Amino acid sequence: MAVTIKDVAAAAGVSQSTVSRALSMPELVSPVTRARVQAAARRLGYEPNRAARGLITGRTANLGLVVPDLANPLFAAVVKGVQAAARAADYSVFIADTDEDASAEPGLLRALAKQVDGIVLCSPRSPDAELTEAGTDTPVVLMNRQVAGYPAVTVDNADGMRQAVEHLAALGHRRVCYVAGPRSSWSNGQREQGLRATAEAVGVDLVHLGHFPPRFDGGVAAADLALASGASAVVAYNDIVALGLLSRLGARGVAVPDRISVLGCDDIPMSAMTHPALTTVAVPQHEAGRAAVAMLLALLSDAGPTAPQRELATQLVVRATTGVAPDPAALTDRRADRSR
Amino acid sequence: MAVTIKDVAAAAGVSQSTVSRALSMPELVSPVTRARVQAAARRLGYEPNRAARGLITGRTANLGLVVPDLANPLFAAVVKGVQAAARAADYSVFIADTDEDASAEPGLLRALAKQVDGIVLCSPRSPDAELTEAGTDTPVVLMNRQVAGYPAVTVDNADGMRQAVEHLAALGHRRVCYVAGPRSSWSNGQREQGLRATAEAVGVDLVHLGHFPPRFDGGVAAADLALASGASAVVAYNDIVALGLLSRLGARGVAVPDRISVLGCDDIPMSAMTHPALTTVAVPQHEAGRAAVAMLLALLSDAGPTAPQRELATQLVVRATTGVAPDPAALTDRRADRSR
DNA sequence: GTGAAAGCGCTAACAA
DNA sequence: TTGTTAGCGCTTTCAC
Repeated sequence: MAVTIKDVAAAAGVSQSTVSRALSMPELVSPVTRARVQAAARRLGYEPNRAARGLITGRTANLGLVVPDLANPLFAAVVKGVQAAARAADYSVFIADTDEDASAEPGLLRALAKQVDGIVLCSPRSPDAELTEAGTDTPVVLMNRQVAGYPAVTVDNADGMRQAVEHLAALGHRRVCYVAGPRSSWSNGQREQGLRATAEAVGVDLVHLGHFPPRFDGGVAAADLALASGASAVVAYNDIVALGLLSRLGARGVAVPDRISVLGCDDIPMSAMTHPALTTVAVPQHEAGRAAVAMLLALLSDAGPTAPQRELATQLVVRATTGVAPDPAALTDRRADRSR
Repeated sequence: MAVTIKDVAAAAGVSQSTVSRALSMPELVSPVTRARVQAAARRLGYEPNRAARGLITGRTANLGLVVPDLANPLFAAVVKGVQAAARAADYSVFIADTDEDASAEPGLLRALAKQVDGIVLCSPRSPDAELTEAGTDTPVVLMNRQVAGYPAVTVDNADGMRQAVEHLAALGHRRVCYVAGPRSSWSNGQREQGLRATAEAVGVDLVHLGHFPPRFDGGVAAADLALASGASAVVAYNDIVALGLLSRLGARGVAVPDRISVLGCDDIPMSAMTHPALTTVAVPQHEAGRAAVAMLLALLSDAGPTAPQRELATQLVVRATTGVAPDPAALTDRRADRSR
């Protein structure tokens, strides 16, 4: 059996309550006994039993994190951020991977809610209804998504797209196509909106393609359409899709960025490893994870605003897949060739 | 407050003990009361408080998982496997990411040990000593590594390398170089050994390069050396390194597999997404995660063998980066050119 | 087959 | 400042 508070009390010659106080609220106990208790605790290697403590305080010192897919590097970054912040605050974190199965979510949420003080919910696509339905009294912070009445941390997707379009416009692109992600994705909606607004503002034609699954094969499937759209640049819903695009374009012998520029979103590690390296919009998921935990912790102590919101900045990262727009004449010729 | 066993007892008109029994050991209670209790429990949405239960049973129904880096797709697969198996057995899992910092491990392990029934430890590089030092009485299962006296699940690295070398030999390669991973990595040791044995058996020259960090830039750094080694094929410690190799080779305009073949290990998702797609040795990390949990659970119930071992098969996946060996004369010429 | 009571390890009133 | 007591929600003897 592990060493309990009783053992420490006996060793230090004080009562259990004194041990408890000496360790949790040291200022309430005289310096001399405090020292004696702490020495005994250290000597015996005492660590309070969190379950027992939780039973009485109602706090578990655990946080829950729900992600759709741990194998997705984007969510891996979130997890690391959440972990780091949680550990710093002496919280442990339960992670639940829904395997992209939104229907499993309510059950998971309910199960989690019992054993944690708060939950970070990263479920880009499950319908809002499920959230409220699952309605536990455990505080929940949403990631990458806003639902009325819920605290959330998001990134400024629209501004990221603004940077992207302005970058392309500055390179002379006049016709840009967007390979859309899932219709139900909140981020996708934000991105479309930012794209549309900026395209109009800078006088760029925007061609909307999709929706495509947010995966490599989604990009593969979209590549030929993008090429045929007459656009000289394509913005993908995310980096994985952009990678698929690049792959198919490469297989067809289409030069990137000479013939067509490609731009992703998220800045997953892989983006810097392709050849040519992918220009993309970095979304600070690690920081977002940390912010979500901070928000949760704040919610747990003082209530503060009922549903705080935090939006993090995005940042264009220019690499090698975007370049000066090709001569429109050359493009037109090509298309003419093709239609012959 | 959540609904407790007391509420259910009141609702069903029985004692707490009967509720407890009806739910945990249904055969000990009469069918009619059992039904009544279960109905009440369901109606009230009762879920037992795991902490309270754990306090008395000594079981937490939690498992711990320590990985060096969640952003590494290999470990992501492990996590998913562990999760799946744990959830099936109604266990939750705490995940701790050491951020590749082996020195943080003992502390993490101790902290984890308090709140879980068993730990899956995935720490390829930390010295054996730390393990035994951390020596908790919580059962630990090692992944991808064997240490005397510890249960472990591993993959057959050596056999994977056998398949790799035989594949290359069959393609006519006579000189193969290995870009080694970290010296302290158990897997790397196994791979080197398998490589050496098979190379000798099939009459292939083996050139040992490295050790390199098991990252993309490790591969980038190794590429020129590999090319200069006179080998017509290069086997990388893992896929990420192979990707780095591919990148640098591509930047230098070296044709893969025409000039040189490249072979990775692990079969991470990215391997299928490169162009050309990477030939690699698949290691079943998802299954390994599940196996580790199964082992842990077995350890928890009946003791069984003190330190069970389980080794999973690896499987060569042939894609596009390995091809017929170039004419040796061509290679020689090239090198002659260069030395001029 | 069921209930009463004890107690897991801890903290929080309440006394002293 | 410290000790005593009660009790968190649950399981498990031990009676009945």
